[in-house]
Amino acid sequence: MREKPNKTNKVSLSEVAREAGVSKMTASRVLREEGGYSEKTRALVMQKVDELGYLPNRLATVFAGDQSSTFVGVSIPELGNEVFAQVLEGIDRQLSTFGHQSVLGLTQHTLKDEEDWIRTVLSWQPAGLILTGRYHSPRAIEMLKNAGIPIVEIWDYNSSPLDMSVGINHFDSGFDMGRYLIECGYTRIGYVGTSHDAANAASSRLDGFCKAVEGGGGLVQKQLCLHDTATFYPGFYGTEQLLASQSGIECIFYQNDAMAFGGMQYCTAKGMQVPEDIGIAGWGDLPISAVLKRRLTSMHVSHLKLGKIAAQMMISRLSDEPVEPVKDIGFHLIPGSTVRNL
Amino acid sequence: MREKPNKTNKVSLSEVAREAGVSKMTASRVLREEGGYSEKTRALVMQKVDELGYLPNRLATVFAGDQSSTFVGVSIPELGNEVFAQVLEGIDRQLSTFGHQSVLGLTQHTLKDEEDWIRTVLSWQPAGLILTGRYHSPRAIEMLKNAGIPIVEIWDYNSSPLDMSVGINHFDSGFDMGRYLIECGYTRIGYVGTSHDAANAASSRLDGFCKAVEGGGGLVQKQLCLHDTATFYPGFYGTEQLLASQSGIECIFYQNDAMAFGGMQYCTAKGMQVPEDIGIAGWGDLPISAVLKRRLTSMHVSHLKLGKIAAQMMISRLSDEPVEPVKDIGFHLIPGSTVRNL
DNA sequence: TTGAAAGCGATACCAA
DNA sequence: TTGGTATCGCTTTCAA
Repeated sequence: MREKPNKTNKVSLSEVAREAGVSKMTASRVLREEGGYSEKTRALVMQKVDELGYLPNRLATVFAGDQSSTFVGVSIPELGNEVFAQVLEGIDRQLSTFGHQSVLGLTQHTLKDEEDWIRTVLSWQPAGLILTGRYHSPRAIEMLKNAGIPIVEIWDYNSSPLDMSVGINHFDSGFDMGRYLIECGYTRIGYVGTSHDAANAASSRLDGFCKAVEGGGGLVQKQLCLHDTATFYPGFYGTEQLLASQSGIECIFYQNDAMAFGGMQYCTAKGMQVPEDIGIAGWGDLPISAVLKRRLTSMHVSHLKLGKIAAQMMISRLSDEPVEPVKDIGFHLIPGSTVRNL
Repeated sequence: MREKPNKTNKVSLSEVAREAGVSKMTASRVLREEGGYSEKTRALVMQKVDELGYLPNRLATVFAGDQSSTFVGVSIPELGNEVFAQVLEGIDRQLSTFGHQSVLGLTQHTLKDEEDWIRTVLSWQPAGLILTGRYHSPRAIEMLKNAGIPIVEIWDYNSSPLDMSVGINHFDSGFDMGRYLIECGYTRIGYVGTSHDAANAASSRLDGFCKAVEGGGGLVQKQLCLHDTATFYPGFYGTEQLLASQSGIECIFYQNDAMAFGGMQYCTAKGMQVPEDIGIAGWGDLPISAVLKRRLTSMHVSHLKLGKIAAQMMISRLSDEPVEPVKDIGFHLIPGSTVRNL
């Protein structure tokens, strides 16, 4: 039975050095390919590394060297919403290409969860943080400012970010959708979404939407499904509630595509024709829309690209390259065929 | 300008202690709520913690205490596939409830990417690892065995896991689908999937499927879209290729629901009626299916639950609670209405 | 080209 | 109830 070399029972750098008959420092230099050692030494050290199956302890490296770590904290509201799953995929693919790792935080859209996660993740000395949304609790903001690491706020376009930001202008995207529906000849328009207890991207979209509709002589009737997630089923019963409480609704705009699909299902199940009897518009343009028989009227955003750009901003900043701190990646309207087009 | 207290420019425990006029140890005890200090001391230390905005450095804690970190490495093939996004959501929700963080690794279904990620993530001294799939490279297996930390392999039911495992028997799920289609009276059946260069869950499903179909007197015609992801569009053109190269196909089974939706779109675009002219079956039962007019014949798996159970196994093991090391969470067939039912 | 010693920020252990 | 000292694994710094 081999004697326990240390508490952790893992192979350490000193062990490798001892076996190779060199000092820790020499072994360390070889492993970092720093130069300043003979080829013979290098070969010897690497041989022992292989033999012993040595894996460096990056915790110690970061700790000792006052370098920042290679991991980046990434907060995302939820993954049940495909949109955010794609954003995360874009972020992680780009980060990992450059040797970084994502430490995930699912905030479930609450500032308190975000704050708690920020506190925890900061204690692990991350290289940087990527956060969804522009709103944070006061204590979170204080911690973020003190952390002294790069921060990218994504999703909402944000002209005065904590540090850097990439996203779209949600107000404008809602406005454009509102104007489009007005142009299509609708005036009595419904909105179905989830509760917006805090200011967030969806509520900005709704604000923009209302402004356009009301400015165009229309009326918006809102139906918020309190305390529910923005998925199919709330779209279904939110529509039921909306149509029960209001008559004469000609068209419904939903917080996102998933809710819109749920709503469309309710309408067709009740014998209404889309778009003849009622118009349906979503937001986000889920990939599946492209292969359904009737394309959903929606707003397209390149989620994967958004994630990649956010990660790239982080990487550039970490490499001290110049970075444009604020970026708007835009959106475009998908006319689809679920609203009638005059 | 305040003098730089240390290299990192962050507030350290010694600083808090100095300000409070106590020793590091006392401050440490207060912060860990270990007991063994007066209320007066506690209040004083906590006051300074607040004033200085002290955040502990968990790196140092792990390092000093020879505890493992609260990180759990989680490898997932991709997030573009909703199924895996849901699994990850289940994992992270459960882990974070118990104070753990997920360090993400997207392997894009390649063993090499998984191996590289394992090497990196192990260097962060994670508390444990959750890996998708039962197949790993030889070097990966060696590292995993040496790591001496809990490992949960998910997705494939695996009666002899490296450590623990939770998933379903993919062969059986394919078999059940094959038998069902035979029972529905189909004999000339197509399969559309992506390339299965390595053994994986999808190829197990196909094996089971073929066994059932051929055992039932049917024939399976395979169409693999090489080197593509299992999403809508490959489903679309894979179907085109299949139907062009073979006549008389009565029903098509797809690697997953996304491909099935793509295939169904191709069929209806070509004027075929589903299920009158051709049957369509998917796998995975995407949430959206439940709200489409015509429910897709598919196989249901509780992805979120799978993730939660995997995380719970990890947590139990980390708390030294007894754990059943292997778990089969099962599946059930959704008859749907995209295959004709005799 | 190589090595010895100090130190990163916390905790364990022992002493007071 | 409190504090001093050694220590974790590695890198930085300085000396040889």
